[in-house]
Amino acid sequence: MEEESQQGKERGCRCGRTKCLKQYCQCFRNDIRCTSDCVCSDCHNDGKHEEKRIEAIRHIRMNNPSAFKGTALELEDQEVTTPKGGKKTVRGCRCKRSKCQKKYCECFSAGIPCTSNCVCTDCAN
DNA sequence: GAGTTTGAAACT
DNA sequence: CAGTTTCAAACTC
Repeated sequence: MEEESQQGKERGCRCGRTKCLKQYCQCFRNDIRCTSDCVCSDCHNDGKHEEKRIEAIRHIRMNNPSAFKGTALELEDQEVTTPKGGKKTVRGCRCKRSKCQKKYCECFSAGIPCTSNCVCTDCAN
């Protein structure tokens, strides 16, 4: 009883302003659709607006060819195998206050140490 | 449970 | 290209 003791499901996003059509949304970032566990409002990632979802992706890519951090961090995505058996692609974090010791860190969240692509300050990993 | 903090994405 | 703002989630109280 270490983890998985809060609610046992809550794995959905709470987006309500971006409609899960931005990288802010964990679901959208993972390229997955929102589920009943999500408590997002006006969610366009529920599959009912699949066309809108794809259009939003194109819009982001059109306005931002680099999408997000990409450029300096997406040099080489590090594929790591999590203890649970799931392979996750981590690009690199930019933590400076949490020292990559909190879930805020993309690397720590994935359960792996920071890589050379990370530009974190005082990295504890 | 509500509020604060942190990191990253989006916009200017 | 850099800085600022916004967004959503994590963390703290």
